[in-house]
This record gives sequence, structure tokens and C-alpha cells, in this order.
Amino acid sequence: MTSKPTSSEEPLPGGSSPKESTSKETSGKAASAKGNITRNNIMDIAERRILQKGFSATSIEEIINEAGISKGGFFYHFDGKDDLAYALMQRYREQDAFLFSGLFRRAEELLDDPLQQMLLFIKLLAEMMDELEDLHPGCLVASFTYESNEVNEQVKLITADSVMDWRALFSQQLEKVHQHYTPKLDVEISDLADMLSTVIEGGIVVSRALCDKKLLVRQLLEYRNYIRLLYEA
Amino acid sequence: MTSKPTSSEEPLPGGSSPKESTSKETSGKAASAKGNITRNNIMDIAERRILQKGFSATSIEEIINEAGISKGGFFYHFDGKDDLAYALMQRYREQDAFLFSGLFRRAEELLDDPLQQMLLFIKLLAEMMDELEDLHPGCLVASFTYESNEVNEQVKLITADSVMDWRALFSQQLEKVHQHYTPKLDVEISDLADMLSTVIEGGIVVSRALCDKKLLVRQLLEYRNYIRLLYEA
DNA sequence: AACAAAACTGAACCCGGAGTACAGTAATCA
DNA sequence: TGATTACTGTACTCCGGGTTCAGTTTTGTT
Repeated sequence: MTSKPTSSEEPLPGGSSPKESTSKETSGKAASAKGNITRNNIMDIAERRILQKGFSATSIEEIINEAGISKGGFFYHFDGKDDLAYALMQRYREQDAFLFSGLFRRAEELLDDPLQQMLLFIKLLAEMMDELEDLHPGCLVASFTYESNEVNEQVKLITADSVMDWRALFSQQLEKVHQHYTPKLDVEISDLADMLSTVIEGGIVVSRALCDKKLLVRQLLEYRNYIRLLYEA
Repeated sequence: MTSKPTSSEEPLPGGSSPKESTSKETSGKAASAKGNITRNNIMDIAERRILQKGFSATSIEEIINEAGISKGGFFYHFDGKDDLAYALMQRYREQDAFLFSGLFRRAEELLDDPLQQMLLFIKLLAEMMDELEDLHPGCLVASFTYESNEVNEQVKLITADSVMDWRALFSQQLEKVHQHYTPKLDVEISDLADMLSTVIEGGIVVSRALCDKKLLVRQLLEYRNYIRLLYEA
């Protein structure tokens, strides 16, 4: 969903050790540094390509070519395409959670009022999108959702979990807003929270369809307008 | 983008005669009734499957199996997968334009005020989505956008055109609103128009990811709220 | 009924992808 | 140094995908 700051190298908490995801071997070989680099490299390449051309169209062949490894190397790290997909969604979920909560924390540091925090959060998010040099790379959730029949049940589940994380996170902040302000119209907090996910997902699609880099940013600011109108005096 | 009322049989204006789309033969064989039925049948099946599992993952094989025709039969109607994709987008674009303008016309018949018309339009759209028995089938624009590297330039172009149609249509109505009302905040009409596309596209993604049929409807009503807050006294 | 055009059938073609197996080798760490 | 990790390389199976085309049936027209 969000834009990754060209991540690699740094060992992310959680998304590590080979074959931990859905592996036959539950053992879990005590990952070495090099192994993790290769694994993350595979994942970076796969994610980029999947967002560009879809999951089914992305072959293991092309991934290993770009990564400069052999097929055996790939299957050493992943049990197959499904396992890779799951690992990708898992990492994606963690990265997003990390990024969003980071932005909320910064907003809390700078401002006291929950509403102003929420508005700043959206603005920070918009700025982040604005700083991307080209079009937003896309969101794995959307990608897998539009290829749902090509992906196993576990991937569908973690995809849904990811969206539920966003709902929880956004709702949490909006709940605080709700305690200090009365909305001009009757709305469900969860719907308002989902609307941010909706605007991001939709913004990415429309932005990409039109090749209009800034559209996503403008849509985020429209959402921000809505929140303002709803709660500001 | 919208939901098709289980269309088939009726010869749609424009989307007809075999191989008219991108064919080698620019001839254009004067289509017969049976030919059109088969052609539309292929397209219906293809569209449904593409929205479920993506373009690349949808094989000609499975399409002709469900359609009960041979491979040669398929290639009689389409020059290949790319040609099929183009024909699908073309038909999709026409259907959407037809549906949206129909809803706007109904709103104009029932109400005089531009703002109330716009609000009614959104409500009619939401009701239509609400009447779907299961999840929204998905939008071809989003599907092709997330597989953009698997689709040729012409398909990308007509996909963008389709989104531009929506912008034009929604902007037209919002322009009228703008002439009668002053918005509470400073907004670009085109952004407001794009937001409807955004909410629909995003709503479909999030709705499908969570398997929550009603989410899309609720999101449309949130957009409606925004318009109300923006323009209503 | 006859004839042309339209609407197919069926089989063959080649390609590339997922996944397996496994023997051997190089790098890393304790 | 020795054991574990992280691979390479090859070879092989199996499958299905897109595309072509020569021939056959169906349909519409006169």
C-alpha cells in the first residue's frame, strides 16, 4: 500500500529465517547474514515485478535471472511460488504497520489535539507519496485481491488481516477524535477508517491508469478535507 | 467498474462485428446473429474470469471450454489475447458510459437542483451496488492496471480513456453544482470528480479483500457525505 | 436449390514455466 | 578445522499456453 523507502539489507524484525513461512520443514535453519540478503533480494525483485505485471505473470525464472541466482537457490529459500507470495504479504504487512505507526507517532510528538494529529498524519502520508520520483509502485493487497483465484487460502487470509490492521490503526486515532469532537453528520468510525484505505487503494489505481503521479496525493488531501469538514468547528 | 446486469444476447451499439478491434484484416465481415452471440459469450466468460484471477492467469483454453467452442473458433473472433483484452475494455467503457449517463438522466428527471441531483446519483449508484447478490465482480480498469506490463499499449490507452470519461461525466455535473453553490473549502472540480472513481475502485479492492459485500456501498455514502458537507448550507 | 460467405472444428506446432532431484561446490560461522 | 549454510548446475517431468491452418459445417441470400 505505502511506498517502500528502497528497503533491503536491514534485517527486518519478524520477516527472516528461510522457509519459516509455510515450509514442509518446520525446522527453521538458523539464518545467516548472507542467506537473509539473498532472500530479501529475491523478495524485493519479486514484489516489484508482481506489482508491475501481476503474480501469475511473474515467473520464478525471471526473478532468479535478475537476482543472479540459480533455480536451486530459489527453492532453497522458498517452497514455491505460493510460499513466496505468503512471505511477501507477511513482510508487506509488517512494513506498513511500521510505517503508519511511525507517522502517527510523529504526529503525536508535534501536536496534542487528536483531530490535528489525524490531519497531520494524512498530510505526512501525502507528502511521502509526493516525494516518490515516479508513479506509486502499487499495493500487494490490491494485486493479490485481483488475482485471488491464483493465490492460496493463507495468502487471502493474511491479505485480509493486513487491511484489518489498517482499519484498527486508523480507527484508534479516529476514536480519540470522536471523544473530543462531535461530527457534523452521523458516521461510523470504522467506515471513516476504511475510507482512508479505500482512497489509497483507489488513488493508486486511478493514478496509475492515468499515469498521473500527483493524483494519489490530491485524493489523500480530499480525504483530509472530508475529515476537516466533519469535525472542525 | 460498475456491475453489469448479466448482459448478453442484446446487440450492444458499437461493440459488434468480429475482428473489428485491432485485426490484421481491416475488412470487417458483416457479422451475423450467431457470430455475435458467440463473440459476446466469449467476452462475458473472459471478463468474469479475468476479474476473478487476472488477465495472464486466464487462459484461452478455459474460456473456450466454458464457451463450448474450439480454439479455432476463438481465433476466428479475436486475433489473440491482446485483441480480446482491447475488445473487452472497449465494451466495458461503453457499458459504463451508458449506465452512468442513465443514472444521471433519472436524477435529472426527479429533481431540479444540481446538488440534489448529484446526491441522488450517488445514492442510485450505491443502491445498485447494494442489490448485487454477492461481492462486486471487480473493475477491468483496475485489473488491467495491475497487470499493465502484460497488456499492449492500445489497451493501456483505452483504459486511461475510460477513466477520463468518468472524470468528464462527473465533472460536468459538479460544474453545475459549483455554479449554484459555494464550497466550504477550496477544491478542484476534477479532483472531486476523480474522487468518485477513486472511492469506487478502492471500495471494490477493500470490499473484496475483506469479503465484505456492503463496504463498497458504505464508502459511496461516505463520498456522498463529503459532497453534502462541502456544498450544503 | 444453390452458392458464397460466415462460423466454426481438430489437430498439430513450439515454447516456456513450475516443480523435482540430487550430486557437488563455495562461503560462513563456531 | 569442521560443520553447517548457501548455494550451483544439470537434467528431467509434466503441463498448459498461444498460435496457425486446412478442412468442414452452418447460415444467409438469391
